[in-house]
Amino acid sequence: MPFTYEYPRPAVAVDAVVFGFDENGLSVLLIERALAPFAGKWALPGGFVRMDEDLDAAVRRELQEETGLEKVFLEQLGAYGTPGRDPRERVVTVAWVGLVKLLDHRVRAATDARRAAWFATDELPALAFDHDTIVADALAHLQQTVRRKPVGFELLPPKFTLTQLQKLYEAVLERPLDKRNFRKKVLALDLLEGLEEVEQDVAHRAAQLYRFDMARYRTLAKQGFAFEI
Amino acid sequence: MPFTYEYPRPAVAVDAVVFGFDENGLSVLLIERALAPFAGKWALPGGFVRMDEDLDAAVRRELQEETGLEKVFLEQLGAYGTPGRDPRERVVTVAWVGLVKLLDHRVRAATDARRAAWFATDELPALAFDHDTIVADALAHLQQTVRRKPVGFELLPPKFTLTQLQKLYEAVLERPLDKRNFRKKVLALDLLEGLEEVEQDVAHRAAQLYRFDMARYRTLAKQGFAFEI
DNA sequence: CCAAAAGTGTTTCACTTACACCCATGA
DNA sequence: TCATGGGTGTAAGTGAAACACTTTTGG
Repeated sequence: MPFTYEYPRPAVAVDAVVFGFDENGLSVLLIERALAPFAGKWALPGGFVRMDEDLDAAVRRELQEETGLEKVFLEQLGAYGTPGRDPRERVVTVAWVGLVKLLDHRVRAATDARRAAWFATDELPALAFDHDTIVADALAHLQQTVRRKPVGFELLPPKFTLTQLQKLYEAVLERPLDKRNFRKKVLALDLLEGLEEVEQDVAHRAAQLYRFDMARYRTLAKQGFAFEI
Repeated sequence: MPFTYEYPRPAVAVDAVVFGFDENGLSVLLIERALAPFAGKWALPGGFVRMDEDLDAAVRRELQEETGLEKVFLEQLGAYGTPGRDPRERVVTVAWVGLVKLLDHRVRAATDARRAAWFATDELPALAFDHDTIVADALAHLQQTVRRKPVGFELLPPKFTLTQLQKLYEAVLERPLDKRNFRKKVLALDLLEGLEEVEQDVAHRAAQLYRFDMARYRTLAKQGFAFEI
C-alpha cells in the first residue's frame, strides 16, 4: 500500500530523553537496537509519527511500546533534522525530555520485549545516530528547567525527604549545595507539606517525609517561577 | 516525478517569527498569503524543507526568497505538528525566532514580489494556520532569551543610545524600567563601548552613542549569562 | 527661555552565602 | 557507645530597588 507525493519528504520521528533519579543519581532510559543501522548500539526510545497522532501522542505511544512507561512528564526539546543524521534516509526527529519517578518504573522498563535499561548520566555508552548530542542538549535543558519550574518533584516518589530532594538538585546541577540554605529556600517556597511520618528502616535518625502541594505547585509552574539555588 | 513511500509521511516545513525593533516598538514580519488556504490572510514566512538542506538552511532560504532578509540571527523555537493545523494535509513545521535590525531591512522586505510587512506586536491581525500560537510562543521565548543572552543587541543598529536600548528592553518585557538602575546594570556588564560621537539632529541634548564589544558579547553569550533587570 | 531628553548617586532592604554543632536512632 | 545522617540559626556581604534634580541642546 504505497503512498505517493509530488515532492520527496523526510520521515518524521520522535525520540525521548527520559530521566530518572534514585540513590545512584540521575539516569537516562535507553534501548538496545536490534536492527541496522547501529545494531547492538544503545539509542533513545522513539519511532515514527503516525499520520493521525499529535507529536506528544507519538512519543507517549513509543515510550509505552518500547519501555512500558506511561504518564511521563514531557516537554519538547526541539527538532533535529540535519541531512545524514540517519544513514538510511532523511529523518527529522522531534526530541522530548521526560521525567519519571524511577523506583516506580525500574522493573517494567527492564522486562520489556526489547532490551531497555537505565544508564547513569555520567556513564553513558556511545549512542546511535546523533543521540549523544540530543542527550547533552536534554541535560542542559533540564538544568535550565529545574531553575524555573519545580519539576524536580516529577523525579521523586510521592513522599520524600529533604535530603533526597537536595541530592536530586545536586545531581542535576552537578555541584554541591549547602544543607541549611537549601532547606531554608525550599521551605520558604511554601510548596512542601510536612507529613507526620518519617522514613523507615534506616540505621540513623529517621528523616521527616514531605509531599508537595499540587495546587501551589501548579501556581508556581504557571507563573514562571525562579528557583535560583 | 512522483516519490513513493511504504508509509504515509507528513510534509515538513519551517516558519520564522522575525522580530524587529524601532521607535514604534517591537514588530513581527508577516507575508500575505496569495493562495488557499487562508488566501488574503497574513502568515509567517516559511515553506517546505528540501531533502538536502538542514532545517536552519531551509528557514534562511525561505526568508531570503519571501522577504529579502539575510544573515538573520535565528534560534529554534520548536516543532508544531498537531494533525489538522494545516487543513490540506498533515504538516509538521519547525518554528524559528529571528531578530533583525529593523531599519536596515524595512524597505527591502516591503518591495519584494509577495507582499511582506512589519506589524507591531500589539496590533497583530489574525493569522493563518496556528501562527497566532507560534507568535505568542515566540514572544514568550524572546522574553526568556533576553534575560539570558545579550540578544537585545541583535535588534539595534550598530551604534545606539542607552535610551534606545532601554526602550527595547521595555518593549520586550512589557514593563517600564528605571533609567538609573538600567544604565548602572548594563554598563556594569562591560559589554558596551562608549563612542566619542553623539546622536545627530535631535531637538534636545544629544545622547552618547555606544556599540557593543563583540568579543565580550560572545563570551557572555556562551557562558549563559543572567541579565535580570 | 522653554521644552525635551540626557545624565548622574545614595540609601534601604532583601536575599545570598558561609559556617559548626547537637540530636535521634539502630547496630 | 559508636556511627550515621537529621536537623537547626546567625552574621556579613552583595545586589536590587526606589528615588529627583541638574545639564545640554535646539527651537
